[in-house]
Amino acid sequence: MKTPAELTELFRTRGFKVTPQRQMLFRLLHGNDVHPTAESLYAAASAEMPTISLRTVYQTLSDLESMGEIQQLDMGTGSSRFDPNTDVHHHLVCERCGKVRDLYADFAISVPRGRAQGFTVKNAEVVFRGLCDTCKQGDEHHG
Amino acid sequence: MKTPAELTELFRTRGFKVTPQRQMLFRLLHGNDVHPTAESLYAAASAEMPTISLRTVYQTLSDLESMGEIQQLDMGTGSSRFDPNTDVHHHLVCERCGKVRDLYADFAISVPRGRAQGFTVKNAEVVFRGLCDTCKQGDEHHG
DNA sequence: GGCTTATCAACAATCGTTGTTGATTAGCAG
DNA sequence: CTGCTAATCAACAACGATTGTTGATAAGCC
Ligand SMILES: [Mn+2]
Ligand SMILES: [Mn+2]
Ligand SMILES: [Zn+2]
Ligand SMILES: [Zn+2]
Repeated sequence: MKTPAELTELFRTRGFKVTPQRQMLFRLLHGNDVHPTAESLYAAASAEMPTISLRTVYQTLSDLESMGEIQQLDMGTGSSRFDPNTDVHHHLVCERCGKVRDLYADFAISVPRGRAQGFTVKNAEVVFRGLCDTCKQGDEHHG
Repeated sequence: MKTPAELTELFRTRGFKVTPQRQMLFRLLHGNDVHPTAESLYAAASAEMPTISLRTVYQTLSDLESMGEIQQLDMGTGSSRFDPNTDVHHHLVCERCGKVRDLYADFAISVPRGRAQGFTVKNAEVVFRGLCDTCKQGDEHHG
């Protein structure tokens, strides 16, 4: 993801105004690797700016996504996750608590010849599902 | 997935009654590889049994899932897909129309040593995203 | 046959998300 | 600095998918 300064430039270039709300979200997202939900970003933003609205958070995330600066992930954990990392990478997902962690690896996966069934494939993502350390420990007690 | 006859047996064994609604869903799901939504199954079921309710479809799908006879997939296409195929396999997903197709291949993917970040991984799914043939053709006209 | 479960219609409610409106604020080009 | 315009706000409504509820009716199965 671009730095807050770069995003500021980009927004100005595109005719979007650079408001304190947007700048805060630029900061909250930069280097953020926990794949936050809109709600969790709203909570973090509210701590610094109590009057910010959830609607504005959603709106800014949508703007960033359509500019290709973040990606929206649906891991089946109830709500969308927002990922400022737009590079090719994969994910570990906890089936219990919904935690999502990055996994960088080049698995060199591609659809075997003749098996694409007419699809033009753009990318391949691997999702590893299981339990995170925290949830695993909870399990051992109730084994 | 088990055959309708096997599911009938399983349901009886577990004390679930074998109703015409449930039997119809067993049939509609058996060998079904289009990853139907609850709504589409409801539509198909309604054609044969106009009085069946959407509620009953959801309920039976939920029962089958907790018995491990089908799996529920969330591909980020708005609604859940139900997959009677519980073997390890992967998917091609059309970003435009939401079509989901099976892909059988052994990619032999695993989390590289020391990178699991505390996760105990149970399985790995690969999702290939792109455009299906139908949606691809629509694109070419609007270059 | 009778107990128990399933199903039904008909709703209400949930959750995450998007739309709307009208008033207020404020970014930024000139 | 000023004015145009976009952004934000609060306060809702609405959405779509899914689940819950209720009370009545039907039907599976021992
Ligand atoms: Mn990521
Ligand atoms: Mn499948
Ligand atoms: Zn966890
Ligand atoms: Zn398509």
